[in-house]
Amino acid sequence: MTDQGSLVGLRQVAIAANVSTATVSRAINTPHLVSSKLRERINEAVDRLGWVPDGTARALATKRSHTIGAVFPTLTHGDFARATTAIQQELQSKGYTLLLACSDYEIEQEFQQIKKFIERGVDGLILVGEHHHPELAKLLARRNVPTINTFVYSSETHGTCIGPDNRKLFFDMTKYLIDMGHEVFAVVAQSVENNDRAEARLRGIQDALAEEGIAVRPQHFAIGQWSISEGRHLFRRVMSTLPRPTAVICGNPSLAVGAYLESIAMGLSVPDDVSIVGYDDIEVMSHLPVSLTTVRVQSEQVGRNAARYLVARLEGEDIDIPFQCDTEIVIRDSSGPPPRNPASA
Amino acid sequence: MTDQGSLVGLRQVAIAANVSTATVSRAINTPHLVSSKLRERINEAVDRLGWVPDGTARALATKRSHTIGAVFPTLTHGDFARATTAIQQELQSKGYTLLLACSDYEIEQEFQQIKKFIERGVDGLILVGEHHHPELAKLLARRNVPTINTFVYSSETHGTCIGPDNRKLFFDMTKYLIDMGHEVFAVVAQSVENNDRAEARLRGIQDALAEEGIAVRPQHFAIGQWSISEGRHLFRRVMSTLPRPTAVICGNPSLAVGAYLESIAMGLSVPDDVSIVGYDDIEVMSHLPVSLTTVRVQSEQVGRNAARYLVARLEGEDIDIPFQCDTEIVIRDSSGPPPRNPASA
DNA sequence: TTGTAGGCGTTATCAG
DNA sequence: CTGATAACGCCTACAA
Repeated sequence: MTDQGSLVGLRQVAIAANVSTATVSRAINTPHLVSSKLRERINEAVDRLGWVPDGTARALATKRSHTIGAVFPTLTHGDFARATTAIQQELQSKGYTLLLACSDYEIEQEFQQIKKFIERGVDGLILVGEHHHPELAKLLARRNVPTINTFVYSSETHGTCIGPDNRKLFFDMTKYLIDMGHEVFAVVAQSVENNDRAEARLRGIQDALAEEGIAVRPQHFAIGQWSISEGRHLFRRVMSTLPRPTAVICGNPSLAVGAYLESIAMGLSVPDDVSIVGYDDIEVMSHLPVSLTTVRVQSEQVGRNAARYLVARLEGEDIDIPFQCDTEIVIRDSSGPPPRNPASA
Repeated sequence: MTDQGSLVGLRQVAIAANVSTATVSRAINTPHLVSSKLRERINEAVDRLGWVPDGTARALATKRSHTIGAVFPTLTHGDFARATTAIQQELQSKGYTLLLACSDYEIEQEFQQIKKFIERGVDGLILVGEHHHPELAKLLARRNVPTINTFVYSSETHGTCIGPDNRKLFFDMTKYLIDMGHEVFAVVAQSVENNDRAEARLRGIQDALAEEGIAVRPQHFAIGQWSISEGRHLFRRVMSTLPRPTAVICGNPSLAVGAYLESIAMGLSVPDDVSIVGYDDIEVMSHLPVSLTTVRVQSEQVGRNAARYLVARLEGEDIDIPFQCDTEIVIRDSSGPPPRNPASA
């Protein structure tokens, strides 16, 4: 009924302003190429008719969708949520729109999402990690879609990735604990399946330990889900083994908070009985009765720079952004020297 | 150099399979209308050439982008992050893609984002709250874009909104505290500016109190940011006034956690000295030394059903989804009767 | 069941 | 500076 066959389009505007469609198009996209007289008349017609340009038609004609796709493992983890926000803001300010999908840490799902995004005509892609579907490189090359891997950094792949040096991060953290005298380490972390970042961090711990000729004992190595309750569970488990660890390194903030809360439940004193350190500085960590030592990663920076880089490449600009992001070991109250007389029978 | 002038498109596939472009199109979109012989030949050609259909062209021709836009105030709050994930999953499974933007609780920004989305040709829109830009209704009507408002529910606007009944939620929670004997209430909440959900919750508190002929005293009414540190700050402030509140109702999980942590710092005993209740059940709440009483909102359900509803409408299906989402007052250890001899001079 | 041809709303090329 | 006109890649009556 009310469905008028011809919604207002470029043509209607042209007619209303008594100019050609080409001129309207120019008035919108390259105003400086249109006389001010016509420009005015056209603008007037545009908002009198309430014309909204059709992005799909424009995309078809220009072969640019002004759209960037991002595929994250999940959105419920603070770091990815922060990065997503930053990406969105940055893109927004440059006139781009964000397409978002989650892979659930599944490489196949990630690949499917990416394919969908390419169908949708994204101009660029933001992914997480360097480990992707084997077919991906081929696909990206053929369609020539600029892509950047986030939350990873290694000098070899400089320029196609942006993030912290995960290995070094935990290498340094471990070193810090070693320097304080710790010798018996436990690790409470999430699965490294399809997660090269977590895997790199684990390697960092092991490398640092190896330099001292020590290693994490099997009974001190606990892998599980990403959650506080899992952190409690795993902390209790590793603390119930001998020799009892004097330092527990947690692979994510939920596990760290869980470990700390369980230490309270177990009647342990942190850091006197055991040191606990985590990864990613979420707000609660600094407010707990014993504040938690952790690693701070500038997720917003990662997201913002990833977006900036992509847009710059697309616009043919040549900006210089740092690909390695700022990180910091935030030393708080949950870490200290090992107990004098450890209960390491 | 390698930039072949003609990327593989529908036409090249047609040639390769020695059929018309129409047939290829049909083989993809309505396979049952194509003889199996040709279908096979075409499929073979498709993946031999590695053809990826061009979504923008398709969108232009069909006037359907299979794209849904969502504008959230922020992504860093757990409830929205969870809803976003659910939306994305639901859309994905139905062959739709999610466009995401954040409004930062700014109504004007929300409007701009929505306009961009409409330019991009979204088939539908998911928003938060019922309070939007005055021009929005007109715009949506003209372009005929189905829209659903999330995280709100009221019987009057049934069908265009989906979420919890925010007012009732806090009405009930307050009632629960009243029934336990509390008379002096403090409220620690975020700003209600451009946030009709928070505003409704506040109204719920006030309505419940009004039934008892009481009200929140000005000095017990603390409005601030969404953060743990703000929660600590505001909690200390309201607890330093007379008469001292025996119950503190917090407007979001960060404020609640902050309030609780500050109670520890102040040497108060919860719930013996003061009851603390929050909104939205985030994991840490149930793991703190004193677990927090709060309201649980099924954000995933909100997101999933919003997406489902929109897709169903677009596909002309007629599904029946609940628009009011499940909620629950989770009573834990942080709430109890008021102290016998309150320090209310 | 398959092919032909025109159109979706813009942009871009090329004359004027 | 402005105006025709041909793409852009796919879909869809309509005809065969």
